[in-house]
Amino acid sequence: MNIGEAAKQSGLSSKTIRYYESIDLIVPSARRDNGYREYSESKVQELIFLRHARQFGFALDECKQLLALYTNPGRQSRDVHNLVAEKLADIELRIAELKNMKRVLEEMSGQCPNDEGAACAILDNLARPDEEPEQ
Amino acid sequence: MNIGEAAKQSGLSSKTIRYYESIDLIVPSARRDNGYREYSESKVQELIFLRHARQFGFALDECKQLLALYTNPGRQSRDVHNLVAEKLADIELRIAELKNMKRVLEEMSGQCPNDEGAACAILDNLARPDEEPEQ
DNA sequence: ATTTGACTTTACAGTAGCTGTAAGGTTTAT
DNA sequence: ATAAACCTTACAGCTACTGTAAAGTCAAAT
Repeated sequence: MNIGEAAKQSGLSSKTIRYYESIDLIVPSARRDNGYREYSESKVQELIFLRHARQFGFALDECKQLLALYTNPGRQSRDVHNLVAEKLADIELRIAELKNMKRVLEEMSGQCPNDEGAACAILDNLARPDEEPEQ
Repeated sequence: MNIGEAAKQSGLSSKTIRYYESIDLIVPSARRDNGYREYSESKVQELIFLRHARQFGFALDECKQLLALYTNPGRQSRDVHNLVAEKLADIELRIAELKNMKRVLEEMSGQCPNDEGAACAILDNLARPDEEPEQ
């Protein structure tokens, strides 16, 4: 199938598929005489694989590693598990950071009059230097 | 003070400060005869303001809006409050997305043998097409 | 046979928010 | 005098794409 159909079936855009090829992530099964890219069913599966991995927050070089494991029958599931464990740690860290941002923003937000006046605790807080931890 | 000292006091790098200037976010108080940038205390406060706004997840154009409010005595605290409310909504959405990613990844992770064998539920799941919602 | 439209190709630029590097000028300390 | 530590500009590179342009190809309608 052509790239358009592969895009449709994989959920990636044609542009993204070409981009992935340009960074040596995935090549088409073949090229036709007219230069068109040709994708097999199994290549489409790999494209789907990549889309899913991206959706789970894996960076492209991590996706490359995962895909290499996927296509390698001699892989060890341990290696996959490890990559996922690292990603889970990432995600947990990001959640914690976001929760902290949320907490502080909400606190500041509650102190803001939220009216037509100029006084605003949010702006005051943003301009305030960090207090140094005294030692 | 020179850019190096302003960087030190604000917690931003000199490079970042120059970058912010290049995108018309904040200009130095003056230029010396030798071409060196000169920063006043109040400019440093604005730099700190920007660093904090960035830390709370505001994009640079949002930082620009916030800084404009900060430096405008005729502002209304309502406008600041609104910007923060939008950002809080953003943050909550991102937390929800991350939590969902975490939940599914953990589920897949639990199904992976995590051993020297090739069978791996994680890879199987990543390669599986999305099930279409039947109608 | 031709023309239209929907594909496909490549190449280059732009996005966000910086960071790195190069090549040079200035100031300060020894 | 010279070396180290500043400062300047300009350009490239990073991630993960998306947009645009110019051109070639293919299938269907006229």
